[in-house]
Amino acid sequence: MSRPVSSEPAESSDRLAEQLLRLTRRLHHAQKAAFRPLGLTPAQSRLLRTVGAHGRHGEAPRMADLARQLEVVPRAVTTLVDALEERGAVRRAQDPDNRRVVLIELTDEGHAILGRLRQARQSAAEGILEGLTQEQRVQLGGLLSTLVDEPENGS
Amino acid sequence: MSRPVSSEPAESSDRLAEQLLRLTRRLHHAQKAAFRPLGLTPAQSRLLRTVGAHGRHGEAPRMADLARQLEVVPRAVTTLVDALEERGAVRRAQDPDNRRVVLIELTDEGHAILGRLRQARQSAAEGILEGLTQEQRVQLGGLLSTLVDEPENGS
DNA sequence: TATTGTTATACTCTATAACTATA
DNA sequence: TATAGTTATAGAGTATAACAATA
Repeated sequence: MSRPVSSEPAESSDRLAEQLLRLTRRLHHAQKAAFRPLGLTPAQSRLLRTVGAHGRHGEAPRMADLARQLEVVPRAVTTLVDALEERGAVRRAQDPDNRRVVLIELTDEGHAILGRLRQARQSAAEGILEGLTQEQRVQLGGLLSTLVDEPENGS
Repeated sequence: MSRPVSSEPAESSDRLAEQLLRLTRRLHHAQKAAFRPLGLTPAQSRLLRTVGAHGRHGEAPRMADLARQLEVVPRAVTTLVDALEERGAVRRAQDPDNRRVVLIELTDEGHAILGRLRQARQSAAEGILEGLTQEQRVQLGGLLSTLVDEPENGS
């Protein structure tokens, strides 16, 4: 019942899962080290980057927007924003149209951090991907995109 | 400095990192739900599976072996083995040749759990990979293998 | 002295549940 | 009632540091 040959789809999926886990654990290690000088944890950096992405489109995101985009519960965002606010990278602002809503705005400090953060993020990512050629990275990106990226329009 | 066009390698690596993180987070969710009926967490399941793999080669692994294979510090293995021992899946045994060494042996219960675990693992993995064709999975496995698998021999 | 695993401790990340304040 | 975010709490996962036992 435990055949040495294992070419069934299920078995290979399971192996893929282990490989994904390993790779992501290494990424986390690399990010932890790369972000420490900036005073940020990986999850905080991820949130800050998302806030920055919103900023480029002109609008400050709400807590709920961030939770949805990061695929975490709103409660998790509260903790991260608390930390980033204490770090001076973001500030909470009220939405004049709806007083329940909390908008997350990037501070000047946050903007400065984002610049340095980009390099740190990229060097951490490079660290774990250095075994792949450029072509292989594109291939990997395409496969992952199929799995995790949301379709463009939601009509 | 913030160009909309982003085809540099670094930028794409960073995107890959985010995609990996997302996928692994979803995997973790799926595994948590799939393993709960067995009374195991994802990390415990991963350890148990590694112990089982050793068993097929006839030898019980040491704590240090498991730490190395899982890419965690030995202290982390202690916690996981404690839980698996309480669950009745493994037992600690002494190495007669070296009294410092703790060998981890699979119990009968552990063996039974492993069988059910395999199905749970595979269905969790299937859940996050269902968007890929068989060919794409093989492709993905090859790319990940390049990144995380150790070379066969270490002469 | 070096190795093996542990006790002690702490932090990151994330979750569920109950609550407050709006709408 | 439904929504937005919070306080309160908990658990999983992993880490560092100091230590005991053994080699």
